[in-house]
Amino acid sequence: MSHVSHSLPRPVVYRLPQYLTRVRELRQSGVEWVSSLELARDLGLTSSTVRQDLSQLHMQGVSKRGYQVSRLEAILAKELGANREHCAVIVGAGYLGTALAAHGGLMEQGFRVCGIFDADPDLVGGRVGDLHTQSMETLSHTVKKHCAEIGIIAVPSAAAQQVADELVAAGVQGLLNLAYAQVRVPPSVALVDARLIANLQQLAYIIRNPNGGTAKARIRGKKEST
Amino acid sequence: MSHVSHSLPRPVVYRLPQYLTRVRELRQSGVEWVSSLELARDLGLTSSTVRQDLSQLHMQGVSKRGYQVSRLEAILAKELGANREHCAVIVGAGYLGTALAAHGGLMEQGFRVCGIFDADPDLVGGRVGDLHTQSMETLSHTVKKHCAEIGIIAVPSAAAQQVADELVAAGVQGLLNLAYAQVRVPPSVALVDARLIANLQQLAYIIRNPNGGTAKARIRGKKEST
DNA sequence: TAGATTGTTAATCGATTAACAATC
DNA sequence: TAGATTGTTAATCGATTAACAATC
Repeated sequence: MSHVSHSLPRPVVYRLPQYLTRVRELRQSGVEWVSSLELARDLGLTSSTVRQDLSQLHMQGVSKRGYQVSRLEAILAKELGANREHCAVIVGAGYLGTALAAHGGLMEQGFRVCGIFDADPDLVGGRVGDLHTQSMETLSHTVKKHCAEIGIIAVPSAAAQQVADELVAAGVQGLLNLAYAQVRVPPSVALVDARLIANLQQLAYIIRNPNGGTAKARIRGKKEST
Repeated sequence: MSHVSHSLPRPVVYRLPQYLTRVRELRQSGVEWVSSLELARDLGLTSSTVRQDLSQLHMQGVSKRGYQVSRLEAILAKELGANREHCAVIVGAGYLGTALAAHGGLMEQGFRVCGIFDADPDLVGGRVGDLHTQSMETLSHTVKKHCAEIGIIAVPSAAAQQVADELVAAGVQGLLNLAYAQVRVPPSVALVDARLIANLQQLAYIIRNPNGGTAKARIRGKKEST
């Protein structure tokens, strides 16, 4: 019944899925205990960071043995809500939107796509997996009917901000933005950017300027390597 | 001919595409000058951060007027390499891989997909845009022929690490990882994660724990709003 | 001129890392 | 027991913000 009282710092939240994927791998390969040092090596962190993070989750370890994999997985899954199902709508039935709707991985991790929408009348009615593309007029109704929490923006840059506004008006609580454009949302709405082209630009920059950024990046993979 | 001597801190690199998209919008709508305060408001930053960042790019402003939009755009584009063309290969010809290959936005921003690959023989030879899916055996040859700098991982989790290794072996200098799985690369190779499902998990966490994270996130959009 | 805005220094804030006593 | 590993405190590091003189 351990309960994390107050919300975790962003960098920790960012690492939670990393811990979870690794810990699942460990469990699947039959490993029962894992030390902070091992986790750190696997994820490119320091053992100190791992212990701090897990301590914030009230995950208790055992001297000389480390952390119990099954318990750690349970705590991480609970914290990330990986147990319950999340309902999402996708706006944009282009390549990216349909790819996501059809992506089996979403469902596997508890994200159910309960609607896909497009402003283009030619696309409306088209089949996407076991959904049909709906017109934007039906967005609000569908969000409410399914209590969709998450809106995914998969439209061209030019339309991104307007779609964000419509999703917010429809009542979703958080947005995943896949468009190149920056969008703004009211402070009450959560926003996570997965702006692929911006990511490519960052990557191109880092390639051209190696050794870049933080000391962390520079040293990555060298420290603590036993 | 201003030249940024040494590589910028990660957080700044992360903001560069944001500045660039906004500045392009401004130029397109005919705006000639923009102040640090305006940019800050548009992007949810403080004017102080904007001035610090632009100062690191050696972008000089003018008292009382701010920064010249056209000049700023040129400097940002140059710094991000948005002028030159970058060559990328995609591994994984599933929904996501083909969606990216067909995505016009990549080309628009200077990223040319010069090959798409899949381990599944049934997919090899299939048409994707104006490319044909190639077998993994041809990866290394294609990377070398086109001097591809970037490898995009668009395969299921289970295959992600191996694909990462193959891309590195083939000689790409940076990876964009779209798979849910964590991948590790040697320090000489750049890595940017766009792990969509992990992003959705983070989003779900933030939704359930509002006000979360950093003070910045909490205040976002409130400060400096005149 | 008066007022707005830059560029930069100094202060603050927060995250990461080091260090080490406690523990199994 | 001896040694490894946790949990936590303190130190370091780096990024953000505040403040303000310089400037147009």
